[in-house]
Amino acid sequence: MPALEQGTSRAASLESAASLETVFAPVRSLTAFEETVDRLGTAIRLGLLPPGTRLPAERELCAKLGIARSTLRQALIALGQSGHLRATRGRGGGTFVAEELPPAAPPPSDAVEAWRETCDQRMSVEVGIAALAAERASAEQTALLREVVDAIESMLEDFPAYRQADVRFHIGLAEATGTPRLVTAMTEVQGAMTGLIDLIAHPPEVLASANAQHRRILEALHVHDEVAAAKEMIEHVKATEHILAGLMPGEEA
Amino acid sequence: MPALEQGTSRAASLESAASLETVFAPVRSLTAFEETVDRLGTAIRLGLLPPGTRLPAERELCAKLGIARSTLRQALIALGQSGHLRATRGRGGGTFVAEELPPAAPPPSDAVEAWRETCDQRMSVEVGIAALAAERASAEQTALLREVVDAIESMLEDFPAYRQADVRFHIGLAEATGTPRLVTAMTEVQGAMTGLIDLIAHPPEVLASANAQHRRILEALHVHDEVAAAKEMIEHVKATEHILAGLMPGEEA
DNA sequence: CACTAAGGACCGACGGCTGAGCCTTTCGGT
DNA sequence: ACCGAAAGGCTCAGCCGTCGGTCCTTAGTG
Repeated sequence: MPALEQGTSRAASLESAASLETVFAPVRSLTAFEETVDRLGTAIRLGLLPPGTRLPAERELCAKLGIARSTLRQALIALGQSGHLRATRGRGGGTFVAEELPPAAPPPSDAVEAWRETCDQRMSVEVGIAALAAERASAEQTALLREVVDAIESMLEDFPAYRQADVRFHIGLAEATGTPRLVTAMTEVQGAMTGLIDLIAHPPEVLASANAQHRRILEALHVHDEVAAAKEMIEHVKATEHILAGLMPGEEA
Repeated sequence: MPALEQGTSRAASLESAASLETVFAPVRSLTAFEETVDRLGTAIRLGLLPPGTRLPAERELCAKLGIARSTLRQALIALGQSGHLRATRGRGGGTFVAEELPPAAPPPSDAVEAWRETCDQRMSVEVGIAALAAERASAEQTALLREVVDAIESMLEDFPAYRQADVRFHIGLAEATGTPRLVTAMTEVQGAMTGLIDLIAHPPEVLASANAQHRRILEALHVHDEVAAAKEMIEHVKATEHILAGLMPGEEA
């Protein structure tokens, strides 16, 4: 019994059942509370909000986020209990990112199972962003990214520091496009990748090679060569994918 | 008075205020009802669900979508009132996509204002997908896409038909990656673009030129050349962007 | 004519989110 | 030493969307 019937056979050869599965896929939207925990937690874990950073006051932040203060507090309390935030009361107090972040929790097994999808999503986001960044990056932005790449050179032995600067580089590319939406997309994708990347070993040689790719991407930005930027980014993403492929469980069922 | 204070100045040169704005941007998640209307409405308008298509029975569909039947019905009723769906009762009845779709509603002015962001999002999604598709497309998938491109050749005078086949091509690329998430992303981005594309004129020469780009992308899939696919897709997206640029209001404030 | 598969309608319960008010702590200034 | 401002901490009533049942109506099929 077919789940769906075409009224006529028009354009039948152009239709595909695959895309219909996605049309009828579950719609599950996160609650405001969950989304807030997610956003702030990811920003902290990615180093976008470094330890010691003071968050805006609750009354101010809930306005920016467009949620009620009670809801925001639920999220802040959750992040406090998980060790990401500390709060101090009284005048001059506030909510601060913890100096000692909790160890990264291992990602849920279903997220690990879907690692290839996550890599695909990364490919889909990063390559286009690299092209746009190459088209638009200002001299200042390029210079800033060069500083990041240079700084990474001295972090090849310290993976957490490397990874944080790596995230800065990729988010910096998104910022160079001038489109906030893309910064958000990049942040999400980097957050999703972090859990996977943390699972595997990172010898300095691998990090050095990755940073060499960063440098080639940067070079493409410098001369505003979109195709070259895309090409190098494809290589960069595939490199990560290949490394993961060696250490992950078999393909998804 | 700074909204946010760094505890120390560590890594200050790597920090950027731009990305923080996105961290604290509003979190507004759609309700299940809204998201359902959106999903089904977009699928219908894009031609993914052609006129006359019978949707799965309500009791079945709400299970697939992971929502209650009452919620689904709200969405179906809304789409019925807007003329996208018709329902017939009794055994053998069901909910069908209307044979005569309502005229496309003009997009809200704020969506038009943000047209450049939408194009950027498209670039970000499409280029990576083109690269992945080039890596993975099977011979069957390539052949299917070729049929679409060939069929488009005879639609250069009929814009609605052209646009529908165009959407099939781009979604077909996403399907060729084998990652459902990317099909969803592509569907969303095509839905967002449709409103903009409808605003402007489309002489056959422009459509022919666009389809020539389709053909070059296809050629890259055929020989599994990811970089070429990305390159041609960049051109393709930029072409649309340039056409829009001529007819849109000035840059965003 | 009975059965069945479909849409159509209703309602009570629940949970998340809102908005507002009030308390407590701490610092700066007078 | 006091007061006021600025912050987090707490509570509660109410709204709205969602759930998940139950029952009705319609219309083909055997």
